[in-house]
Formats: sequence, structure tokens, C-alpha cells
Amino acid sequence: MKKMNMKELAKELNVSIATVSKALRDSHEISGLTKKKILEMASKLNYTTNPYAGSLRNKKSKTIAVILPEVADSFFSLAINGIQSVAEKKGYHVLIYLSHEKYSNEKSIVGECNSGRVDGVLISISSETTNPDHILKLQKENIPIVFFDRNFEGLNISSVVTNDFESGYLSALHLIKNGCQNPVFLSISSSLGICNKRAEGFRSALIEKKTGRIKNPVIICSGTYQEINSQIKKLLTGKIRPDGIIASVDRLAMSVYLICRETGISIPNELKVAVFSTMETAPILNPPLTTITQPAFEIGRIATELLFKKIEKKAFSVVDENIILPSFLIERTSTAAS
Amino acid sequence: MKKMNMKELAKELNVSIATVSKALRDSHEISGLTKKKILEMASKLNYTTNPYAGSLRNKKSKTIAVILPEVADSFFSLAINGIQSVAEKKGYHVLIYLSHEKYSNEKSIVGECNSGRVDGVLISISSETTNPDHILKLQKENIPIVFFDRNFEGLNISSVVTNDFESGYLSALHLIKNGCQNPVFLSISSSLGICNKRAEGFRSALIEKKTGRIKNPVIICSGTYQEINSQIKKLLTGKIRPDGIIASVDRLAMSVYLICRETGISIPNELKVAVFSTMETAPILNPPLTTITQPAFEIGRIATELLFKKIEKKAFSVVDENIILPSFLIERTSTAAS
DNA sequence: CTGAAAGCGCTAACAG
DNA sequence: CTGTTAGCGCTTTCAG
Repeated sequence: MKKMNMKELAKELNVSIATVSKALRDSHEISGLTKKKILEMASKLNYTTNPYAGSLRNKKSKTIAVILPEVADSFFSLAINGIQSVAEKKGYHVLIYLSHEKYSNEKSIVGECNSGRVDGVLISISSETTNPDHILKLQKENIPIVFFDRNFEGLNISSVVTNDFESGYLSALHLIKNGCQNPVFLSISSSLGICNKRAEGFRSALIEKKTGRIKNPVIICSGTYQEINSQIKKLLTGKIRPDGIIASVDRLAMSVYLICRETGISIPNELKVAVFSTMETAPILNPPLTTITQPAFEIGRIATELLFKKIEKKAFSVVDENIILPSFLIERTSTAAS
Repeated sequence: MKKMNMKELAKELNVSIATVSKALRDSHEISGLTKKKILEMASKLNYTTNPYAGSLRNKKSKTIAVILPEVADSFFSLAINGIQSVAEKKGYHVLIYLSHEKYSNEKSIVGECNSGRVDGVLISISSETTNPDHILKLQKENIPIVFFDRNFEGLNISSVVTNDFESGYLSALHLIKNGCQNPVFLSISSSLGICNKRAEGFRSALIEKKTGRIKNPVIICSGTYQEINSQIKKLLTGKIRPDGIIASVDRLAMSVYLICRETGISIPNELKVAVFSTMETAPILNPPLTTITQPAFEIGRIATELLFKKIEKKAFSVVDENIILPSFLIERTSTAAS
């Protein structure tokens, strides 16, 4: 069965192609009767309008790009749901691109976004990204952009993030209150604003409470799975061991749990653990894991709404907004007082 | 900064637009020198070719659609990684659509796929889907399709799945061997082939081993989160309680764990639990959860390779292949012998 | 080796 | 209310 086009449809009905076009877009210029006839024939002949021909004319792709470091992370999965929920409502299509936390990947993906393929871009930057030029270039091309969760600081681009400093601060206080003398913060990047803010909040609490004997309580965990595991293992079995950990992502907390099992370190007695995460399994881990839970779906949803505001009012150059949604500390056994 | 097009680029260089086009696609018709000049000017002026104009001419979108029930599931997250890995290599773009396990959503998404927007479709059907007409229609339009994980039986369409019957069978044997007298299988759908096969395998083992006093050991769990929870709770606290559970997806096992915590049912002493899942947290749950783990990344990867085989050789009408990859039973404490 | 010209399928002036 | 027509940006014969 060959794909039929508008011209053929028009011929079939003995009307002009323009009439068909207008009827299909429900123009008021077309009489109810012809409209009806056209619609019927279209569905009978299984006609579907070619989206790319329209894109070419209208310079609108009805498509947005979502660029994220990883999908196999509970936060991003939920965020995608939020994004999709509004894109769908707007009749938009969603292209997903993964940077795998590599700056080079992110750069080339972003580079592709100014081709007209997409009407807007949602991005959560990779942990390696320290140079925002690729993003600024996109902005200069006048493509609407919104950061979600992981933004690049100081760029005058809309973003939706959580109260990172405060969450870091409160999570540290929580550990300290429950008896930690030597908490550390496991970060995944020294450049990621979101991590740094959380780490700063964390640090502030230690200073304020005069807690911690470890010179630098913010530890960057990077490298492969293996490397990170051995790095954490060294940390937990070294001479100066922390008695509390705030992990910045799912994976790091899992590592810590695994290593504690393996080495027999008892959580929360010897080590208290909390994580920035939306993991659904947190309450059924051994022991149940304290989380600082971000409103992932909402972050995705609101970021997308912001994006559409820019896409739809592109002419008037909508002002950029930076929205901060609160995360919630959910206390569980992993940080219980000793 | 306005987006520049090929015509402008050509003018800038005092060559014809045809020459530019050819140079950019590295045609042998163009001399090395002009090619070089054109490439340089293109990158200097930040020219990017408009993908939709090309799509219109070539009737190729360089885009595939992935239709899946849900992203917030470890299996699908990993599968997306596999899909993306090969799409990227081929220079293809990936559109993601979520059916949210609703047939109506799936149907309208699939309906959109014959518009020329995509060159091929990867799909894992919703748990509600019992009628394959929407998919057959797509096939008739000559759009390459490949099922991954959840296929529709008997359609003569390529698919990549796991050894479902066998896994169901082996998981039941495992429970029985470790002492279960009354195991049940928690399914999410009575129509999903994949669930039914697993359930059939499960049933076969019970019959073969003459085990189980519950009339129908295959239980369909459906409805909202809440409804499923209360359904499971009723099951676990009723008069005829199972002493073993095989859950067909992440979520059901989590429910079981949560309810056991709440009601004080001890795993594995009073109830043994295993799940079809790729959950990374399985080993650190309380207790560590036995899983039947699917090769999710591989399923995604191979399904996509199959898809490209069809996309690339569309003319010769590649024969459909049904590939079966094995899942692995990973025994953990949740099913330990009493 | 380079260029002119005919569309891909659709939309939107503009005429009638 | 309906039709004619000129492109959107690019690729690809076909001539030169």
C-alpha cells in the first residue's frame, strides 16, 4: 500500500489541493459539507499529512529534544514522565538524547539541535560540562532552552531545580543531630553546580556545628563503576573513616550499601547513609534508606511548561525564569540515631 | 542570528547551490579544493543542513520511534540505553512515546507512526492490548516494526524476547525446591503473551511437581497503585495464603515487600519472593531479592539492529526473525530454603 | 567538475 | 467559499 498525498486526495474528490489543506486544518473558509466529505475520504483512504512538509513550510517541527545524562536513574525516568505528559498535551513529539555524562557527547547533541529539527531543548547537563559555549551558541540561534535539575549557573536561561544548598545543609544537620562526628558528602562532579551547591550546604552545616575532622569532607567520585567502588571501599575501610555519608546520586548510595554488606560495616550504627534520590526501593532496602527526594515529575513537567511558554511566545522573548522546587528529607533507618 | 540556508551559503561562495549540496555530502563529483572551501565556509557561517527538507526529498526521516508502556521501570530504562546505542551509531534520532499501559494511547501513537515521521518502530505493547490491528495497519503501510520484550504473538513481525516459558518454569521449580507448597504467580495482564508464557511455565512446574493447593495460582494484579496494594494485601493476609510469590514486574515485588514489612510477614521464612526484573537494588533489599534478570540492554540493542536491517534493506523485504535471549535466575535470600 | 531546474508534500497569500 | 500559485530548503537528474 503506497502512502497517499494531498494531491491524490484532492484529485479523488475533485477539489483543489488548497481546499483539502484548509479542510484538514478545519479552516472557517471551507463549507461544512466539503469539510465533511474531505475528512471522510481522508480517513477512508488512510491519508495522513506528512509532518516534514509542514515543518518545512512553517518552520515548526512540533518536536522538542530532551538531553540527559542517563535514563537508568530513577530521577530521570520520572522527569521524562513529567516532560512527556505536557508534550503530549501540546501535540509535541519528544526526542531523547543521552550524553552518558560525557561533555563531548553533550556538545555534539546540542550542536544538532540548531538544525531546525526541534523547536526547543530541555537539558540536564553532564557532570563533565564546564564550558557552556555549546549552549550559548544554541541560545544565540534563538532556540528556546530550559534547564531541568542540572543547570549551568549564571547563564540567563530558564531553569527548574531544587533547593540544593538548603537540602545539603539540612541533610548534614540531620546526620549531625543523629550523632555523626565525621560525615562526608559523595559528589559526582566538581563542576556540576547542583552538586556543588549541595556540597556547600553540607559544608556550611559542618562549619556551623563545628563538626568533622576530615580536612575535605566533599569527595568527588568519578570513573567507571569499578573505580568508584574501589574508591568508596578505600574510604570506608581507611584509617580516618567517615561515620556518615550523603550520596549525591542513586548509584553512589548503592555502592555504599554493597560495600557495607561486603565488609560488614553496620548501617546506621557505624555509618549513617542518606542519598539524593527518588528510588522507589528506598523504604525496602536493608536498612531502609533515608532520602532527600526531589519532585522529579514536577521538575520535568514545569520545565516543559516553561519551554512551551518560550516556544509559543517566541516573538516577545519571554523573560527567563528560575524556578526552585523543594526537595524533602525522608528519614528512614539508615540515619537513625545510634 | 538568523538561520542560514544553502542558497545563502552558495551565494557567499559564488558557487551554485547544487555544488554546495554535493560538497556537503562529499560527492566525488566535486573537486577537493571547492569541497574544502565549502566545508570551511559552512562551518564558519555556522551552517547546518535542514533535516526536514532532506526528509521530504529522500523520504527518509533518520528517526525511529520507540513505544513503550513506561520509563520508570528498570527494564525499560536499560532497553532504551541499548536502543540508543545503536541508533546513535547509525546517526538516527529516537522519538520516545509512552503508552502508560493503555491500549487507547498505544493505538493513537502507533497511528501517528505511518505519517512518514519515522523510518521504523520499536514497540513493547501495553498490558491492555488484545487487538493487533493498529500494528498490522502499520505493517501494511510498509513501516518496519520490531517488538522488544512484549510482543504480540503470531503476527509475523520480528521480535526480541526472553525465554519466558522456561524462566517461569525454572522459577517455580526453584521455589518448590526451597520448600514452597503454595506458590502463586502475580501477573499484570491476562492478555500479555509474555506474562502468559511465564505463567504457563510456572503452572507447568506446579503440575509436574504436584504442588499447590490454590485453585488458580496465577493472579492478575491490575488497577491503580492503591488497588494493587490492597489486592496483594488481601492475598497475603487471607485464609489460604501463598508461601511463595513470583512477581512479573518490579512494582509488584515492591508492593509485596512493603506489605510484608507492614504486616510483619517474614521473607523468606513465611513467604518466598522472586521477581522478573533488572532492579539494581535487588541485592541490597531487605532481604536481598531473588531475580529473574532479563538481558535488557541486549534486548534493546538487538531489536534495534533487527530494525535497521529492515530499514536498510527495505526493498528486499527481509525475513522476520524471532530472537530469544535467555534470562537468568539469580538466587538471593528472599527465596532461601527454610 | 559545475550549474540549472524540477520537484518532495504542504501552506498561505491572493484571486476569483 | 474555492482555486492558483509561489515557495519552505534540499537533492538529483541532466546539460554543459
